[in-house]
Amino acid sequence: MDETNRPRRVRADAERSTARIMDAATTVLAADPSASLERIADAAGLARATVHRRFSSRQALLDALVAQLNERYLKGLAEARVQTAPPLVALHRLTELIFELKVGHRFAMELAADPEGREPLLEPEVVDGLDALFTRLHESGEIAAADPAWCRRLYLVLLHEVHQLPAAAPELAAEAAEGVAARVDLLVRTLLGALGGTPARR
Amino acid sequence: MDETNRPRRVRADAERSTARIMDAATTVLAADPSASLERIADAAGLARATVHRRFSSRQALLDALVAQLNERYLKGLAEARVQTAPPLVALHRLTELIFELKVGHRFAMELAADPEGREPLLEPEVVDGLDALFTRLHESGEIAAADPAWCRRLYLVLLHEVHQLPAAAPELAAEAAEGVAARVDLLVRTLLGALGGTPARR
DNA sequence: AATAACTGCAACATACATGAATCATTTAGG
DNA sequence: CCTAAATGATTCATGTATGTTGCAGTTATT
Repeated sequence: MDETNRPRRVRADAERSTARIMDAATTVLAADPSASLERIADAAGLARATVHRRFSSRQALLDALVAQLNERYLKGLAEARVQTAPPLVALHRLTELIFELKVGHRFAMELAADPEGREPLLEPEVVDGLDALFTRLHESGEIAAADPAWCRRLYLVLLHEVHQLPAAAPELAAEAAEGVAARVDLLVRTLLGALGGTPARR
Repeated sequence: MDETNRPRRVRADAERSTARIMDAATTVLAADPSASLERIADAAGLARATVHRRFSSRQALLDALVAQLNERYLKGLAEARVQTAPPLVALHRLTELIFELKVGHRFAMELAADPEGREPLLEPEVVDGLDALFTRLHESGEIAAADPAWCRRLYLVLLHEVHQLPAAAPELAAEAAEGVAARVDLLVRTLLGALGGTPARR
């Protein structure tokens, strides 16, 4: 936030490497949560040593990924106007933003935390934002479920499932929209149905 | 199947150990899919060497767990009369049976397969049984979703989520039933809603 | 009671992931 | 163009998981 005008400090090169490593890690760890740093380095097209230079330890890399995830969720929550927009609209927008960011949910949700450390690893602010959204959905009668925690879990799970759905899946083809929009529609419809919302439908 | 009358062959002792190892593995691996064999052995109250005597390799243990999982699903499908009973009744029964068996879904669903080997690791017979159930649910108008694969994924995910739900969760307390029955009711209601079923219920 | 199987304990070998360090080479930026 | 930073390649150290083996003691089965 304050090193923008210190030319001889962090080379643009390095930042690109960092980004490439994190991207590769997101992809590789999503497929295999116990993948070695070497495989991540390969996927990033870099040497393993470089990974260690950018991230002092494996845990540091995981922490960075979690931080990035939280950042993106937080940004999505803000842009979707979760607190002020009509809750259904906010849900749509939030979902769309998250999909477009290609967030690698799964790995982070389960792995980065210590084996013992229960509870996700979403920052309290993110959790609060999501809870606010579901509380508003409940109060406006869009869903019957009153427990924000249950809604949250279901939402995150559905994000993962719909994200993983192959583009050719029948369920997506049945949607009126296409591409990301089809996934968003499917997710919202499924979520509302699961939480006891109105059948709605076309 | 043919060694029942060969007294000096497999001691009853050993079979108990095998069962204890598999039980412990199910528990431990559910909490941490990359847990070492030593931790599993400890949880089973046995020495690590014993684990190696019963299972020639870690992979062999995982395979055995997967086989056991498939066995139990298959048994559940048969007992629930998935092919003949009214589909809603079959769904209830199947869900109840699976919950009571305390199946450790998650570990198996994701871990035991090779990092590359996509697709779950349910036997085709199990998949067929589940698909038949969902097809019948669709044909009888209970659900709107027509894609059995999508139904299956949602069902398995919900099994996991509802299974993990703490007993004190508000969502469970809101159910009319109690204990396992409450979980079954919640799961069925949520699943039907998610798949576009009738709102039913109050 | 005798035999064979099972177990715990310990030592050992192997493989792999992690992390630090060095050095030569390339590359970004003033 | 010149300097400092970044990278790749290599080596080394360490820790841990895996798998094997031998032996002594225990337990099941006949």
